[in-house]
Amino acid sequence: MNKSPTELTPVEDRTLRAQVRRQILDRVLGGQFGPGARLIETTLCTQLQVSRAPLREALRELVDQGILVSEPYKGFRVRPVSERDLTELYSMRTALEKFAFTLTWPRRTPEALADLSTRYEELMSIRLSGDQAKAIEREIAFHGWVYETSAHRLLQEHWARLSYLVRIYMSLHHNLHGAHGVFGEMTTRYRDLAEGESLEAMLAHIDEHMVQGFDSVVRALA
Amino acid sequence: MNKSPTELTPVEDRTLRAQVRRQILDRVLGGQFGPGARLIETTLCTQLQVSRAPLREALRELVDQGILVSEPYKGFRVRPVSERDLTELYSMRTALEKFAFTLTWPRRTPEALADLSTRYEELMSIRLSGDQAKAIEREIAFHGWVYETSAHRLLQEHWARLSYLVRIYMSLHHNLHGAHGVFGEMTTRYRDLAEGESLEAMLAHIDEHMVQGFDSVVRALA
DNA sequence: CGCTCAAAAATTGTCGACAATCATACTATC
DNA sequence: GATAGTATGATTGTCGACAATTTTTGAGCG
Repeated sequence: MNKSPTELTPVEDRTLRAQVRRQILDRVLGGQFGPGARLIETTLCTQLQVSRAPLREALRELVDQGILVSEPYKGFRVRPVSERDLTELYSMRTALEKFAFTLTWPRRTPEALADLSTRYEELMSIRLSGDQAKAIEREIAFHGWVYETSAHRLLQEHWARLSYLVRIYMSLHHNLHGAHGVFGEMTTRYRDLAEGESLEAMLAHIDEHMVQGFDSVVRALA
Repeated sequence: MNKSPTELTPVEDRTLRAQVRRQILDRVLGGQFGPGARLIETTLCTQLQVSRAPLREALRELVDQGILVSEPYKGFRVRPVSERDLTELYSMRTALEKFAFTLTWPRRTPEALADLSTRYEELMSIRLSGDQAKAIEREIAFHGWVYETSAHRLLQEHWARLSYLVRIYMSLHHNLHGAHGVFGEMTTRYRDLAEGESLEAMLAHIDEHMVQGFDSVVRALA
């Protein structure tokens, strides 16, 4: 899946709207804009040096992605988070990821498995380095493997939405404590099972994996 | 769940944006704007008598809901549909609805089951009347019961997105043929199982139910 | 006829200003 | 002192015009 360095990649963020969206998204995922924080349009406009039209459209796109919420004449806020939200997020992830694995199971070509190993190695190496922002990205990329391999576009769309919420919780977790939600042994076992022969064992592990990740985050937020 | 007639309900569509969104949505779900159809902003503006700012924001909200797609400098289109999309939609529905039922199973109070019966009756009565637009709404409302009863807000959000696509396919199906995708006996069995004691039988039936609905729509579109 | 290129038209992206609404502080009245 | 009402400021909603990009048109040439 990774492109080689020399390969040309399409220019991204061609519109101001896209650039604005990226910057706001980075701030939210980075924790500068915490859950519930209100976003004042005029303030953002002066900071970003754009007019309100592209800004507002960018904010609406982020609402679509579940990052922000908006109310007429009240403005935009970063999506508030609660323990209930977290519970729902993890149970939803569990359901979707089990579905994804049943689809992916017969599609695990040698190339696909090599791709998974690459993501695993990249995740493990960055965890040692301490760059938390990158670590979160790779955590998402690691778990994204099964969705991409499933070749189910609609499922990928729904995972994309969930993954943003996961990012928010992870960065929140990190800003409160230094460490990570899921431990190395769990991740290793996840990969080993994904390469193995028993789909049932994999599905059972996902339940475990999620519960552990959930507990870890809840404990950190409490 | 239904409000009594005298009960006050919040004023809706306070902004032009909301009104525009509703009108476009109705046109898409009604089939006037078919899948893949391009939406020209200036044309819509003159028809709706609004400026482009609220129109564009409304369109972006519809993109968020999965009704439209957009590309920079290329504009908005109604989400194209293919047989693959339909396959994905039904498999996704199956996965989510099974998840929803496992959550709902211990929450089936007498009130909840009465609510389901009401929706069932309303669906059956409207099917005879021939009002197809309402029939689709009630079909969605009938299937929405399990999501609402699950008390899982995130799951409800994802169902909401899926339900719009289901509506599109149903109206497409109706515009090509007169009849409906799912037959009465299937719906009756669905309700009976939902009131019964075996969760496993319910889950198995969902697979069947979806496959039949899928086949029916595919055959109609082919 | 088919292709390349350039000009024109159509369409989307962005801007700055004004109108409508909400939030706050203050006054008046009981 | 508490409460209703009012004025003020802050913020979001909407508009019309202009800039940037894409699509269409058509002339020129092999």
